[in-house]
Amino acid sequence: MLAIGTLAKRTGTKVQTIRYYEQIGLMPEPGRSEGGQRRYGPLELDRLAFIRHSRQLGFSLESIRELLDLSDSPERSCAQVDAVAQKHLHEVEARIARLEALRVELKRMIGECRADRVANCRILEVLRDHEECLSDHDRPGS
Amino acid sequence: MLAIGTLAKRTGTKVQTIRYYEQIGLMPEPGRSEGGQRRYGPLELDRLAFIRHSRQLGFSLESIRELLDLSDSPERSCAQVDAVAQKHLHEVEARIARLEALRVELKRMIGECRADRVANCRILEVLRDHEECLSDHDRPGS
DNA sequence: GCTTGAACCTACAGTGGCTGTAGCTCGTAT
DNA sequence: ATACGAGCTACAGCCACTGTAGGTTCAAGC
Repeated sequence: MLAIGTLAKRTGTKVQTIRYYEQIGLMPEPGRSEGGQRRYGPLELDRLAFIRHSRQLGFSLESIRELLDLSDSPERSCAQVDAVAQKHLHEVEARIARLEALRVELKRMIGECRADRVANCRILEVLRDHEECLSDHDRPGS
Repeated sequence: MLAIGTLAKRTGTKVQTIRYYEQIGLMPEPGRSEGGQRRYGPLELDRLAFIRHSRQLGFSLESIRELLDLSDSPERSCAQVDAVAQKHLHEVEARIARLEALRVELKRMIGECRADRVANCRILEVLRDHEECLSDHDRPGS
């Protein structure tokens, strides 16, 4: 039986985070010592490891909840598991695309500035003036 | 003189967001109509446009505050402006790198799964078992 | 001038995923 | 017996908003 601090160290989690997971129902309420301290077994260790690993892969706690539920019914088709993972992959790809566009525009903006004083700084000019921006968020017809 | 809703439309901002910016001191307290409603002039319009445009480029409100302060002293060197923008660019690049690594691992995981039932699902196996993961398990997150 | 209803007002709660703090109690080594 | 690290609960704070409730003001149409 592990104390919460030991479980935390084993899984690379903070103690407060484990209690938070319990609070939102992602981790079960564990047994307690006589004095009221949480005590964990191997099942809880596995579950927390699953959660942390999924978090490292960027899954939301909501998705992780779903994956945990699915893994409790081994006879079901794994299409749903696949769907959750695919959806997440698409979201990651969308975020990459957005950040890439951002990166290009930032680089362009920074590269254009040859001024030495704020009064002529290209960076501030670009930020001030929407027309100088390549993105078309509020141009007519976009 | 513009009402808050008009300002919101002009800048692509939500009304609540404008009030939020005022609350945290990013936008000044504007004049009021006789009945107590906010009324904005062209200066405020420009300032909000600057803020929104900077947000679109991913700058934090803290950085935007700094940029706004800097742009108020036109005689100063624009090195600091440059530094703020460079720092942000590096952060964006770091996030892209992390997401790219994530994408690769997700793809690999999804691509490996040939099972049809949850019991044999590779995706869940990878999530369960740290050893199958290429990434270091306890580096700082996000 | 009066009525309507959209737009405005304040104040506060909620989002996600934790993190930190205050002020206690518990467990264990010496 | 005592010290002290580790645990406990309860709550506030982070970022950048977003949404809600319940009331007031403004402008257009009659």
